[in-house]
Amino acid sequence: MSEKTGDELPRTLEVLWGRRAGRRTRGPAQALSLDRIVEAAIAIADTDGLPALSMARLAERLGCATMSLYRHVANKDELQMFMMDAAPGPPPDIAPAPADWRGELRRWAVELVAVYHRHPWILHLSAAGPPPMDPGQLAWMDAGLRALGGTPLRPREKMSVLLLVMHYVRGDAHLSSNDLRAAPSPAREPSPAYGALLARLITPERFPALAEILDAGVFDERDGEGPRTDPATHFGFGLDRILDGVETLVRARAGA
Amino acid sequence: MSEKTGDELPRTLEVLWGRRAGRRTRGPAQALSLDRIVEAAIAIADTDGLPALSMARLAERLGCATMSLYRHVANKDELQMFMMDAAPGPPPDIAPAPADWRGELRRWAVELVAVYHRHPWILHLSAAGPPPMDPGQLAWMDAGLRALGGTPLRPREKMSVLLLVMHYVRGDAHLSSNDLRAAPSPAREPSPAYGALLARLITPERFPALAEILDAGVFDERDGEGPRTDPATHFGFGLDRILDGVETLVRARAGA
DNA sequence: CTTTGCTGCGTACGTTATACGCGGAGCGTA
DNA sequence: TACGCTCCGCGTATAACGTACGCAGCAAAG
Repeated sequence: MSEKTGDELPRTLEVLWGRRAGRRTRGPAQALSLDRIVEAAIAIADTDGLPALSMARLAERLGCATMSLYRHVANKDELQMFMMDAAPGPPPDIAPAPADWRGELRRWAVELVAVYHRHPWILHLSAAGPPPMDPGQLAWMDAGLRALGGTPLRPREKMSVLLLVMHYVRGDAHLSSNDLRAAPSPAREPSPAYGALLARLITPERFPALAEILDAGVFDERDGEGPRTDPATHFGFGLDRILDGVETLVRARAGA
Repeated sequence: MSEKTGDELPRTLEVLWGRRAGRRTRGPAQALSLDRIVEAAIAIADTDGLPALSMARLAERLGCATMSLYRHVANKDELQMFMMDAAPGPPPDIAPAPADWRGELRRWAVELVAVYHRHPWILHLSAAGPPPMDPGQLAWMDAGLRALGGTPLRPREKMSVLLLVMHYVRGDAHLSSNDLRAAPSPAREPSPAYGALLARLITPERFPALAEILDAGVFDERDGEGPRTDPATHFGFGLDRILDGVETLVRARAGA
């Protein structure tokens, strides 16, 4: 409709990247705006969980009719892409090629896990959709890559390292968001503390290694209360292992 | 109803762990069985994707009425837990304390990624539910922990290392399952190869680090065709970084 | 034989996303 | 000033979904 240049972007991306802004002059002033819709949707997902986010509930919260939303959003999938773009906020400021790449990458990871902690639903959404193509998430990737800017790694390796850290952050955030609270789960049991349940199911004959872990009380610990920067937490420990492995390669490259 | 010992397990877990087997004597021989249901559900999710798995479709495939399923399965969530228990199959055989912990852990990771490749829907399901409590998934965790059995790591550290590897495997499997095929996505565009799309959106001024990666052609590569054991793939590279980091700690512990 | 408990299943309901089309509001132009 | 075009908000309707409820029949227990 708009342009027939042959290589038109999907509508969603055009909106996401700002080409599509103001050109509504004809009709009545719009009472709804895309920003208000996305903001409200994020608020619902934050407080009541992702399953509670329906178009009807969203409209109710905004004081409009359900179908009014579809004037600003093509469908629910598109709305969710907008949510994922807006929710993370700006990434930490990282210099293009910092001397302390390890410290900067660590800082980036810690702030990213905080994002997932604030908006756990991002994990569920990005688990279902295509790889990120919105400026919000790409800005985070760019910041993470900047931390590696000064290292002698090849571009492909930088990307692999960043994905490695991202995967770990996401995995840990997912686990801890399910551990600490039984929030977004409808009609879940009072949850007798994972470890206690496992203790009643696992027999040393069948799962010897797990039984050993359980006996050591690993699952009883209430991890995640202290700051996640702490290397003593599960998260900090794993992150340091990753950084150690990357540092090994960086040093080998720098020495050669 | 059955037992009032005070500490009764959730029904789902009782079925999952085998306590609940045969005690149907009264009625007619059951034409449906839990195993058949779960098997058919897995088949649907494998071929047509998770969104295509509805109770109605499942019943149609089994040649029974929709509501008949509920005689064997409490609800859809429970069915999905059964699916996640059955789909992975048995983990690789790993000795209790292998000398080559690194090789064994690597083998475990490679086989696990193959599981996720075969059943991509496991990623979506486990992203929504509680931490795994079924014997199927716990057997995998036990096998992974066995690989670390001979190392001087503390129990808590073993668990952290295993989670680290699991998170990475899941993350990579998720990415590659979305990359290679546009399968479970309804009405997705022909997908002009992620990298090509990014190239039209990313400007070096706004995303300098990403632009550099893109210029290097990192996203153009058709990764994932070769065997995932290959250290040259994204997956193999990241996995080796992890193992390097763990090895650093193992050596430090052994030397001290 | 009667009773009891389990099977499969038909019906019905509430919730979901969303296709379609109407009425009205305001700006551009005549 | 008046017309018309365009865009907004919304009411209605539909198809698919998960599943609560209760009935009919069959087989073993009494």
